[in-house]
Amino acid sequence: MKSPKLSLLPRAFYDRDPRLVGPDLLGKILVRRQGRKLLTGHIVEVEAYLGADDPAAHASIGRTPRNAVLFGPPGRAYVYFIYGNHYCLNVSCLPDGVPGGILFRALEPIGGIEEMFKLRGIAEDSDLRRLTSGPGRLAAAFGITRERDNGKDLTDSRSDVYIVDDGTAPPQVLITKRVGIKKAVEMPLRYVTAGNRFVSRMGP
DNA sequence: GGAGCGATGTCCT
DNA sequence: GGACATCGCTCCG
Repeated sequence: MKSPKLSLLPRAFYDRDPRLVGPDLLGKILVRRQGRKLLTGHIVEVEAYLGADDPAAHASIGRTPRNAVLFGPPGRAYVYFIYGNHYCLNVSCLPDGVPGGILFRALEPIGGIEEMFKLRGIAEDSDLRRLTSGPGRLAAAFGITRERDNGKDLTDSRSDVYIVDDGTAPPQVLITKRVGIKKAVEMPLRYVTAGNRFVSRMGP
């Protein structure tokens, strides 16, 4: 087997409408440097969040201290704490001053799986699908917190969190309604790798 | 295997 | 004071 050629996704990749960035992120690899370990996973499910026209988006209320990263330059990590329990990872899109982002909802684990189980605090013989399927779960498995990671540049491999392309063919993309929200529930802004077993839940 | 629900911090009104 | 881009547990079928 040939070793795949990895390339860092450049800032221009994220300097676009989230509705274009979202589907293009499927199949790319989220990388986390955790001590000497490298944690990696294929992105298999994301959701787009827009600006003023998207009532479900954090950015819809305008710029606040919490959501400032969404209004900043593209390619930065926006991490927020939700329901008193969980962190969620997003990446900012569109140019500086224009809000928008992508929420990472599920990964297919590739490397560093033992370490992910440790960070999640679950037994290593648990179902692999429980490891990184869901935004709170994948953030925990990758050790992502607001304090540590909010605002980090995901286009810089000197960061300890970044995203690469391994050159494999883009997957077939399924578009559905977003899940877990109460506003703008009809907007088709969820992008899923068709047929992948690691998505947080099937169909719309 | 799915509906119901409590836990629990942070931010905005 | 209430909303919240969640998770895991219980209970029921």
